[in-house]
Amino acid sequence: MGLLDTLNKEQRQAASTVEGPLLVIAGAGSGKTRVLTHRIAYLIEEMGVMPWNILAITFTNKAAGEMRERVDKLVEFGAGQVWVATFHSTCVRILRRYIDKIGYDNNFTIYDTDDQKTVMKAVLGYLDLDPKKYKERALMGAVSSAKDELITVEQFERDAAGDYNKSIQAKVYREYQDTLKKNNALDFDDIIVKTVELFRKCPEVLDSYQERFQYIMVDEYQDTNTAQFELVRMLAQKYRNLCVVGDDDQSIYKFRGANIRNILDFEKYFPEAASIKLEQNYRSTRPILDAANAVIRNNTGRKEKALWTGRKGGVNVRLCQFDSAYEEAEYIACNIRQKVEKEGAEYRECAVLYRTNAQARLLEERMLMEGVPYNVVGGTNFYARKEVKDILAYLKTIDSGRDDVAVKRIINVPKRGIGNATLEKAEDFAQLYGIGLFEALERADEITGLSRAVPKIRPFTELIRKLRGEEYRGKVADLIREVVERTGYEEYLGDFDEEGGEDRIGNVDELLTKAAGYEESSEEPSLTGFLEEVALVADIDNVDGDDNRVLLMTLHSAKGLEFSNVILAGMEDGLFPGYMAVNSDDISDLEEERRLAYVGITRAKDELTLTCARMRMIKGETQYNPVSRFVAEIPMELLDREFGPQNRRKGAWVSDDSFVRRNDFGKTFPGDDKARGSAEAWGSDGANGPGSTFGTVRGGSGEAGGNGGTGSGSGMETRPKAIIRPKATVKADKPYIAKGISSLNELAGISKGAAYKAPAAIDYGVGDRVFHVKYGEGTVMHIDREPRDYKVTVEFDKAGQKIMYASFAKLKRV
DNA sequence: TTTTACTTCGTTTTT
DNA sequence: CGAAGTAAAA
Repeated sequence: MGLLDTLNKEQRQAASTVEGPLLVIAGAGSGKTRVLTHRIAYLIEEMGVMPWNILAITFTNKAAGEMRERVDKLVEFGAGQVWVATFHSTCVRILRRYIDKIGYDNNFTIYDTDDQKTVMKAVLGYLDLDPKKYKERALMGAVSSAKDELITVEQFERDAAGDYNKSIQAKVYREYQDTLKKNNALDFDDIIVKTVELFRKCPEVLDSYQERFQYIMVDEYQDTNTAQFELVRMLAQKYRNLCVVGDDDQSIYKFRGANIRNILDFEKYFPEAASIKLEQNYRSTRPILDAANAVIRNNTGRKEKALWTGRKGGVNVRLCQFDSAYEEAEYIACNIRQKVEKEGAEYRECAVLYRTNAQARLLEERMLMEGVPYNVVGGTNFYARKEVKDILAYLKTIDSGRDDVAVKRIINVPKRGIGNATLEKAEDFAQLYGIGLFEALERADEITGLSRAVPKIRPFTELIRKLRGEEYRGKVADLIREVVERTGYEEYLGDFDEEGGEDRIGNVDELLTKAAGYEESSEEPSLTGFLEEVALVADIDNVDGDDNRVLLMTLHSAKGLEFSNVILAGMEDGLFPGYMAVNSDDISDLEEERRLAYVGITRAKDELTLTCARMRMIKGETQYNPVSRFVAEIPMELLDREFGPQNRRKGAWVSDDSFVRRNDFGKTFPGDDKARGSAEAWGSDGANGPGSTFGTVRGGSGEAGGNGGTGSGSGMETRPKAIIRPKATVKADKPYIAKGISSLNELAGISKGAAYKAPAAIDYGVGDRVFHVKYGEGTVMHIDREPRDYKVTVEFDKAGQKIMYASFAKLKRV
């Protein structure tokens, strides 16, 4: 059987064990996707399983896409019938069909974090809770984790009995959920939870899916939460052909409800389960792998495994410490450029990984200055940008009209002179009659005290009604164009664009492109379908390996990827591991950070560089943090300290005796004693200067910071409460970068955003007569060339002078 | 109703 | 340091 010939023994076993539950512990780079795809192929080609009886679940669309592609290549016929999708899109597809059985409309909308926040704010107002005392963020967290654990409102209320705080949360939970229901909306958690609810309430629906999905595979299983586990368990219950693949050492989504017990206890839930370990790594060199192993070894309660590689040679892990984060960024940018220019590396083979998104800014600035092409992954999701969300809110309103959050968002955007007073009256009316906000607005003339606002409201409701017309069905791009056009959205944005520098118009333009792309790729394009697709994409999904750029992203985003050259930036205690984890009294928080470090290290194929800075601005204050404890967990013989030439030239390099002076954490941090051995190798304490100060520098009085001498290493279990917010701030001495660069785009010229496209050609010039759909004929007065578009000034015969963007205006020469 | 100036507060991490 | 929210003014 040739199909599995290219696999090693364990992989082959995993791919061919198809009956019954199977747990595959797949170490980093051990070829798990290979196993999964071959397993699917094996099921179809060797076992005669029908492709549509196979379900493969991933976490990101990107992973799903890649898997689909690889299955396509592997399987001769029918690969397209295999259901490969993310948890969320799988559930949405099911719910679109059956959610009416549990009391929602099938054209429900999906709320993102931003919408959730809006709802939560409204809930706080409604329940008359002091927003100072009850942070919506915290409450959202409480609600979300309840859902992750499949705890219903009723259950939550029962559990809360007697606990004041909990019962407040229970009230909030109930109100929040009611609001969502009223808006016919689901949040991300609901998508899973409601599917489970559906299956529980409608056995016949569950049964039909059990029949459909006779062979189930779950990727990244270590990141599943309780709700997702339950979902999978129910689906697999009948045939029990469930294969889960994951790596407990790469479980990094606890904050999102991931339950590491799902993978650690899999054999408890499925006693008859077979279990296979994949330990051969095909990705990294020895030193990198050894470093990864050395770090992760310090975690407790993991499934013991040791990665090994057949690869020969390899260079040590590089470690560079800098005085400031600016120098760190400079080094990184120069280092990469040098690699490309002198060593023939490719930008696309390099990635800079960091703990927090905030770190991206500095790196980005430097990349621009050094002319290194890059892409930042993550941060604010494209679809979360204001202008994009505005347009989407219009689309949502056109699509369903039951989503009050969307209506509220756009009712006065662009400005229509409809303010709070008007809105409140309309809302009261809506509540009184039990109708949606939009319907209330349509009946504005019935609302007492609104007569004056009616003429302002009318154009809005008319517009929506018109765009709901049959002729726009499925024409998403046209709809967007119409919305932009008829609301004067481009002019509205134009005002912002003048000073801001953020290319908002460009973003709207890009949304238009995405809509057009959707219409093309979808079999039966619909507005609902587009909104759904858009709601469920992550930033990482759009990463395109084809463009030759350095990738900047968080460690979380990097999971599942690999690069020849990896730089882990900001290896500092307090940053990575983050201060939350450092100060937590729950060891598992620190262990999660360590897993993150493990993920980061194992992304590297050939070269790994760790960098850190002694001084760094965080939230407007300068912090002096020691080198990350994870660095100290890497044996010395695997590390090379290195300084780039730029460093030397600028006098930025650090003299040997102040270099990487570690404090003796080992002893003072409970539960972390294993780290100690190697930490001591870094030499004892006693250095001078800020670099050796533990934690944050505190200006002024040294009450808690008085522990400065820190690592005396004596047996005292005095863990300094150091890494907490200092009150006073030490100003950084002059930043490297003149603050004069008004926007990154300006500097970028070419390198911002993936899709830099030249503006489409226009066939008219200054002085020409042109025709516009809405304004009629006019004369072109002026044309400004902008990076993404032409800005055209037209003197219309009837409508007067207008400034518009060529791509939207669709002017025709007459 | 809209704009502006001032205060407060925070970030891990994201489907 | 910024974003975001609030109070006050226009």
